[in-house]
Amino acid sequence: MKMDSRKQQVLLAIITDFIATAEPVGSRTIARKYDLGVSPATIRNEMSDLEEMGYIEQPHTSAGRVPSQLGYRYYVDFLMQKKDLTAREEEIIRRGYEKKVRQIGQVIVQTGELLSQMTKFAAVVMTPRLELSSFKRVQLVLMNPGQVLVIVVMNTGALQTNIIEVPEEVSQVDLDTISQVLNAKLDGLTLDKIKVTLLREIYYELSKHKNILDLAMHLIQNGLAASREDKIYLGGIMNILNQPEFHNIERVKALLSLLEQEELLRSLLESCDPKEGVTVRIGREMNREEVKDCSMVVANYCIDGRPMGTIGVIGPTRMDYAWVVSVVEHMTLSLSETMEKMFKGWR
Amino acid sequence: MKMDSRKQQVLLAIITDFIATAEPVGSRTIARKYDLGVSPATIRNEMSDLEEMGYIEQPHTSAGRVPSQLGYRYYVDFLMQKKDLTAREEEIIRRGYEKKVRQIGQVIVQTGELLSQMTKFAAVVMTPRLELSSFKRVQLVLMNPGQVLVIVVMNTGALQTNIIEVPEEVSQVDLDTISQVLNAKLDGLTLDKIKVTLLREIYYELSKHKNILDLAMHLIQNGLAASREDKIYLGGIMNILNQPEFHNIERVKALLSLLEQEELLRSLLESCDPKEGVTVRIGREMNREEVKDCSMVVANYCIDGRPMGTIGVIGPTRMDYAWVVSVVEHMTLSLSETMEKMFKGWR
DNA sequence: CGTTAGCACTCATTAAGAGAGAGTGCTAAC
DNA sequence: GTTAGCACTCTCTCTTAATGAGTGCTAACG
Repeated sequence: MKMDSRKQQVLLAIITDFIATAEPVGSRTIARKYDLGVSPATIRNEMSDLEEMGYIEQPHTSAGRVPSQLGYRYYVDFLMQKKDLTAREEEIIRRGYEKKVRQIGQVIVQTGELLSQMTKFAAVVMTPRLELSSFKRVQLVLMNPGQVLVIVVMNTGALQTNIIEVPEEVSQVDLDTISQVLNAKLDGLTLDKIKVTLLREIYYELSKHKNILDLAMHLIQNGLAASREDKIYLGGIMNILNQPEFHNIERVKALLSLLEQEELLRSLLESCDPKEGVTVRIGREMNREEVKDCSMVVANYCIDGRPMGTIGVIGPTRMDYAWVVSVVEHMTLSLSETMEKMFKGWR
Repeated sequence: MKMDSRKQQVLLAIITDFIATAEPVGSRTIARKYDLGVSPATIRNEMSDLEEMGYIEQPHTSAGRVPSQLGYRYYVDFLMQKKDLTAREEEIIRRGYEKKVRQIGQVIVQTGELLSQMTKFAAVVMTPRLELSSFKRVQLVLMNPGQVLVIVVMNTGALQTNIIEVPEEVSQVDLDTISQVLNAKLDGLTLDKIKVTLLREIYYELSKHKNILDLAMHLIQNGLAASREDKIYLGGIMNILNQPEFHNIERVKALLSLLEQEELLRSLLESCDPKEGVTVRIGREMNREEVKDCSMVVANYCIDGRPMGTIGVIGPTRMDYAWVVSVVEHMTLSLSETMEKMFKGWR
């Protein structure tokens, strides 16, 4: 069976209608609402073909058709055409980024809120990836005898803090010496570049201060290496409850159980190719039973052209992909822009 | 009408049974399951009285009775007796705090997870109140010309960070001078004590460095004052979906809409008297329409006997108060203990 | 040969009605 | 004051029937 232009028209009509109404679409409806110039009977024949091809399916014998996940995929790949955002929508986004904020966390939260408010789906925003951000400064604060607070500032403004234990006799002066050396040596490096050669340099540098040498190594090991996790903003869960597909509590539970587990969510987001612009994952394409009826639209935002983190939304498979893709794309650009502005010169 | 011992017994039986089954309780059931030594007819009479007094109500004519919110209140105040946790339960909590962590955030998250896992309700944990924690150290990091990262470390290990703008010509050396003075002057003070008199001292101290004086004041104003918000851990939302009362999506939405708004949640939690041990708020007592069918069991954890923050759970009014109160109480103690251990000597 | 009208057929959804069952309130007896 | 008995009420469930949307098939049409 081959896909011809009319089949495409019919499929497009079915998907468009189903996205709008959430009800199975019948041949009559298509003939009436979408002007294909043929009778319902003809459309029925086409529908029968489309069903055989796997693009649509019937909930039960005497119902209309609904798009299958394959159908949505075909739609996303070949049929859908980007909807430009309305002036009103662009305005909302613009406004969202208008307020001047300087902390990276605030921008992340703001983006997430905006995204979920606009789309009415759950929104996910990841902070810039630590592996890709570079080292800016380390501060060692002696909290107590024996306890040191390590504060690492990355060039993205991200902070990592960590409390580690050290011998009681270590003084703040020792710590300052160490941080001085570390700052000099590590400045501008990405975390994954902090490797053996470098450690040797530091070792050499500090060899005049034999007494604190071990401490410094210990610090690097435990203070820097640990907790290199990115944070994830997740919000707008309430929104998805308004979607008719989530009137079934079981589905809500399934989705929520996944969203509450940050690692799962992370792996889901990371499965998206940072190279393509906006990635759409439909239902089972995500390979997770819990979200087999959900779709995900995500994109990476960039700083200096390098993809740094992911933003996106998760909702039912029945979503207005054309529009959601546009929103996510637009937000990604706005976010990239805002971040670049924030970090101008920090690199 | 006066409450006598038998009425109490009947009320207790109704509440106990309803908590367990979520079904309206009939006179027969009580006579059979709870050994009051009287016939269903007698119990019916008592029930009729209890209904008139407002402690129980009938969903419809031929149904059993369910406790009213007033009934729950009476139960919590007079009838319920604390259930000791089982060895198994205590073990779970003990285990939860066994893993050694040093960052306050981790303890908070751990407590929240534990609380929601055990109770199967939504858990809420507030970080130690900033107003009550005292100043430990400030670090000023020059990120860029003109941009300073202010890191304030409180004695609870809580960090506040803030990026502020300063004149371009400010150097890291200037910043170090300022932080030195600030650290000396502010050490050990609570945020609300940082008042005018103190500012004058700092002013005097820094008068030798006229050029950075304004900067210092600016720093204090904007770097310290801002963002003095406590964080709230919220988790286990999925759990409450398993409660039969939340099979109605509308209720879920109502509750979630409240929980997603952090300020509302905060005001709710702060409405609880830190003096009493465990506070129970039932339904409309919370004065919020969204949670008129929910109850809240919260308590404050303490450091050095001073209430520092709040932990608690939110679930349907039909909850096993006796047990939940015990769990929350127990967790509060464990948390207080853990925190005290963490901050031993930090004060 | 593609298209279309007509029609029988399927199946979900809705409404109405009939029991069944749970539980009450009342009354009269103990 | 307590209890047994009983009529009554109301929900819940099951059945049945009617409705209607939508299909698939067939035969006719251009």
